[in-house]
Amino acid sequence: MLTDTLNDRQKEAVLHTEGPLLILAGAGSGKTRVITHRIAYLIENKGVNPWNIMAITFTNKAAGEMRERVDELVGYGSESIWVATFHSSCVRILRRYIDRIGYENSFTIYDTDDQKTVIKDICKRFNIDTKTTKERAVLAAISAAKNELISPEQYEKNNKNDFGKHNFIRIYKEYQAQLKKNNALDFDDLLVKAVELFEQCPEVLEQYQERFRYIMIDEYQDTNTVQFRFVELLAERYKNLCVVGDDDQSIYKFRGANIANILNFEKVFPEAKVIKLEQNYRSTGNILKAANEVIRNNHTRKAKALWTDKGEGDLIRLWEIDNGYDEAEAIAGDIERKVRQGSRTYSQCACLYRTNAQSRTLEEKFIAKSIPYKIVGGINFYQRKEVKDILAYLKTVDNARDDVAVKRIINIPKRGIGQTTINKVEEFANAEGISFFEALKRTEEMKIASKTANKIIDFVNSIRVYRSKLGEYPLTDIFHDIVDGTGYIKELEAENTDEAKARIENIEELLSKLADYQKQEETPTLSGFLEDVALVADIDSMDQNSDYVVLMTIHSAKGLEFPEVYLCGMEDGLFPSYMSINSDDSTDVEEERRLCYVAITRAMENLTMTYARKRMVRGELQYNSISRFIKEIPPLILESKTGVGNFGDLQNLEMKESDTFGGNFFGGFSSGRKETGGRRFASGSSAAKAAFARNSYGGLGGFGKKAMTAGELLNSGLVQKGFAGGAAQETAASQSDDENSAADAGPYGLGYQEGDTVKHVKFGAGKVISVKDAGRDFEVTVEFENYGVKKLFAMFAKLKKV
DNA sequence: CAAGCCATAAACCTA
DNA sequence: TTATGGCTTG
Repeated sequence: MLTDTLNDRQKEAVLHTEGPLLILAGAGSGKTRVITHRIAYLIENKGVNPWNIMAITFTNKAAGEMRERVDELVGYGSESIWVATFHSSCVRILRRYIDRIGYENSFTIYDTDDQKTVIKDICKRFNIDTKTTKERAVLAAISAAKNELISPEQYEKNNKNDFGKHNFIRIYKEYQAQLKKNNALDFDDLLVKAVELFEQCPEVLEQYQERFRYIMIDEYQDTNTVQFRFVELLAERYKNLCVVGDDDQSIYKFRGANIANILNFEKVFPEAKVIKLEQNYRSTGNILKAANEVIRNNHTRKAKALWTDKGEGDLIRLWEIDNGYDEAEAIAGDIERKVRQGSRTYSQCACLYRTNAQSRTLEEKFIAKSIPYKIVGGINFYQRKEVKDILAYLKTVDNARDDVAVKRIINIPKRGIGQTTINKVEEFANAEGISFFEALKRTEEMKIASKTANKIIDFVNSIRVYRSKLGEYPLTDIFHDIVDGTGYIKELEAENTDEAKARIENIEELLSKLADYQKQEETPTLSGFLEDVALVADIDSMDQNSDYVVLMTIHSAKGLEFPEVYLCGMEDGLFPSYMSINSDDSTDVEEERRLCYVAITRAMENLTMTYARKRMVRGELQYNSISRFIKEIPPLILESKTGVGNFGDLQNLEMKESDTFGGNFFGGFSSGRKETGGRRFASGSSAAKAAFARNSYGGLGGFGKKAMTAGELLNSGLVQKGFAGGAAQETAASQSDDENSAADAGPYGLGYQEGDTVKHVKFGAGKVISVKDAGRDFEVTVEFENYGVKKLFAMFAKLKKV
């Protein structure tokens, strides 16, 4: 029998096929099994035609996994089940019927670049300065409006008195008109126009209602308003709508997710049946108890309580630690010991934190102890563009002998010094045998236009000004001078996007590091600081070893599970964040609490929570109190330790091995690690070219991932390998030529070579005339049948061998 | 007005 | 990496 392997609640959910059904699936309660079994049951036992079943997920990946599992379980006819994401469903529908609402069915879909082009064009026509009105901010506002089904006209009405939004209103209107004119839809339009189609053409809606008699939605707590409307319309007729989700795991409010969709399900569908899946197959009793006790403090939620028949398990460890460094030290030390004792492998351990910037101290300790680690869904701290930029400034101020650093920042932020000028300066420097920066000081001796020369003089002078403070003022003052004086922070603030905010946070984290250094050293110097940083920044942290600890934000961890979880930074102000504590909206703290719930329920066997009495934030020492969430956990299931770190018993063993601790926090550095630094890209650069990926920065991933073990995570491609995207380009630039070319002897990874016939998306078929290694990319010359000879870059022109 | 130089786009299909 | 448009300046 199909349902034999299910528990009673799960069985009930599978058997309830008619009418609206809300399955509240707690963390680790086996919801994917329920969805797939329910589909199988509909077909095999209820005689439902697979053609009449629709299953919606958020990501293509989730859809693919669902498809796979359904295919396994359902025999004949499984291929005619509609398993798709919201967006792909809408595309399919619109391709058939969008002509009914005034578009052509051959509409094109605009990506972010296309969107930006349109916005840029509009700003130009409207004489709107794109320095103050950033395209990205406009796009974000338009996207937010569309997610809430707010038309340009409605948007205007809503914001009539808000002068700050005046430009947004004009642009949104014109943008939408432009898209229409171009017969184009952006990503959000796919949903919006599908809803519009259904609302304006009852006969089309009816047809799809007839087809999709049984609808299932996964991760329902993540749906936004327009997605909800889409589903509501489709299910209106037969009302066989089954939504699966967990209101307690709704953590994407900032991206438009509307928790009301799941909370008010029974209001919209009064006859709805609600089934709670509360048996958890992942965690021990104590972990579940902690999760339950925390989440029950939320008022806007559906009451439920996870349970397990696994037994209580170990107590939850709670460490009070003196400061952020000791926190990282304690966690790294604990993992090190467990692995040495053989009770854990690295990959069974995960460190979770609230903000990306917190990864820095952890990384440093992991490197110091030679513990292999990977950052998931982000880039290593010292590889981030903004961190490298500021460090380059500091290096330049310090001695300006590092030509790479000077060249990096000479035009950052943009000050009108371009490649031509840089080439000239470089030539001059080589001829004179002086450094790049020394050459900059002698602009008058080069043939450089006076306009550009003035900009160079300005730049050199500003560096001089920063430098003049060395020794006189605290290093942190100079740091502030740089980020303020160059306008670096200002530029990011103007961007006003989540990404820009994260970048600012990282710069503040670097400032904290500097402040900490300044405090610890008797005679702090900029050179000394940069040396300290170099020890951790330039190290080869990419172990070929596949066994590593993962570090990630809690958002990234959703859907994953680990035997050993460390949850750090459990302090009011950090988690929950200041923003949420001070917010007028009391549900902001509730969202943080849900985040805490997600974090706790990632742990299978052991959970350790840590908080620091003091912590360097934005260069200032903060004394935060213990997180309110911890106070919500019964002390009975906690095993508390105070003073972990310097004097705690946990560290005693480690301390005896090294008496340098306290003065020098890189005390445990092993010399063996240094040797690996040079071969960083030996196997990487070609792979990096082939694996070029855009926008790899700072993604808060975690859309509808199924529970994955560490091993699966490894193979899933979610783990940052350190070579993707911008990071690879930046770091490759600082490598010597011979190192690159040695690994790039042939264009392997391209899949074609000279003489092959290839196909291009736009230009069609052509013959490869030559393949040249052009530094970071391959330059491919192709003779196209209809477009003539073209030189293309392998990274961009995804050529395929025919 | 022409020369010189800077800034940017090129491709995929983010959920 | 390169072609192109746009901006600045002599």
